[in-house]
Amino acid sequence: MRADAERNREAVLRAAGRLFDAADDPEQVSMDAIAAEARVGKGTLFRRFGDRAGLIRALYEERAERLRTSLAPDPTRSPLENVTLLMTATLRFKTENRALARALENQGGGSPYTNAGYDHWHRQLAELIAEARGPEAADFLAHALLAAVRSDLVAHLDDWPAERVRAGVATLVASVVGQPTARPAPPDTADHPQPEDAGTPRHA
Amino acid sequence: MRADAERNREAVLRAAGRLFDAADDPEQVSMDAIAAEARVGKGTLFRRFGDRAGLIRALYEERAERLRTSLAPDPTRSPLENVTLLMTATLRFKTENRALARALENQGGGSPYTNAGYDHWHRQLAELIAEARGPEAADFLAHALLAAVRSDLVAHLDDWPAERVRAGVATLVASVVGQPTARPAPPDTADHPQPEDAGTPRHA
DNA sequence: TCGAAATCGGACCGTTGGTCCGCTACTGTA
DNA sequence: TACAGTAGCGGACCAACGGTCCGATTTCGA
Repeated sequence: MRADAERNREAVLRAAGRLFDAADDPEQVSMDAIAAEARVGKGTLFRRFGDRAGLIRALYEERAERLRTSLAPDPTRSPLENVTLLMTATLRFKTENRALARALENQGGGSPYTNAGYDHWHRQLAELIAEARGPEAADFLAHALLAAVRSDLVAHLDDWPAERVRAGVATLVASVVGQPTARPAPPDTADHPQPEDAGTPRHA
Repeated sequence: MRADAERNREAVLRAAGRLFDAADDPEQVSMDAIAAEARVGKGTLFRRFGDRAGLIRALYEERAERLRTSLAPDPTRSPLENVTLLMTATLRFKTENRALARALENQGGGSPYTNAGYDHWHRQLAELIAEARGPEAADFLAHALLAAVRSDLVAHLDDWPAERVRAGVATLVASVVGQPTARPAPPDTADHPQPEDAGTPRHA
């Protein structure tokens, strides 16, 4: 990659980041505006990132990388704790990157579900859920958890105190993943044996 | 309202309905196309419905009305049953009106949450949830349940057998709203006495 | 230093949602 | 039934957007 190419790529990403962060509605941020902010021709944007969705994805991935690496499930913690950690971090990320996340989820080429990142989180959650309450509906429940922190919902709850949203997520997680104790849960899982009617396998 | 106006209004709604039903991606359905299909000038569309979002909303409301009236909570059933019924019906509705629902949720003027219909379902769910497990996080949990049947998620799970999705929703509902019995729950309500202690409501 | 190749940039294009206004045809009245 | 007043029509028109293209420019190995 030629030097000017790399330089421009960086300039574009930073410019886009600035504009999305400043915008309320991601649709306000046009490709022309990004090009102008980056002091670069529009052709450069499209050559590098393919299309609008590609640029958004690239920027999002860049920011989400830190998250992903810091959130590998910790085997010394219970599934409930791991899921809570993961969901809380995601919630925070979505809050801090509102416009960008909305751009990714609502336009990034149709659905949020075609993005590379989604599969990663979904798989991780599904595994933890399966570990906690059996594989029964783990796949769907993982989707449901992720849906509960979709960026436009988070945006919609903007006027709630942050703590209230966080508590809501925690309650949801507790309900779905393990036996409730609405708060962060003591490390021992043996606490509330799960109802055992047939058909619902459980962890050892 | 003049006769021709009413006639055209109807023609537009029917045309739009046909086109959305036939489309995979709602963005494929342009206002020009709707006008042409309805054999009406584009001006007529915008005069009657304001903008694209308005037309979509009008069409959606029309179709959702049947749902709404048929889904008043039945006081002889438990909250769990009522919520399950409501969610299952919503799921089915979203499946049958995929493109239209996606149009409403992803573009209808930003977020799904600004639409009149949303509040209705949310309030109803929140009430039932509060009844079943206390008011604690009922509001958020209602949002979460609705998020789990968002049209693009439903579309994403298109290749799952319908029954698997339905079962997933049922499991989610059971986890969130009451004490699990992963399946449709027996008709007697004595089963789930309501939490009466203030503060940290839990099932008995 | 030089030349080929990679990269750039902005004029350009097609499509879209939305507006405008001269014309049409309904409807209440006599 | 004829008429006038007006609500309503329709499609030419506009601005803005995502995306393309190609002549000009820059980079960099030799």
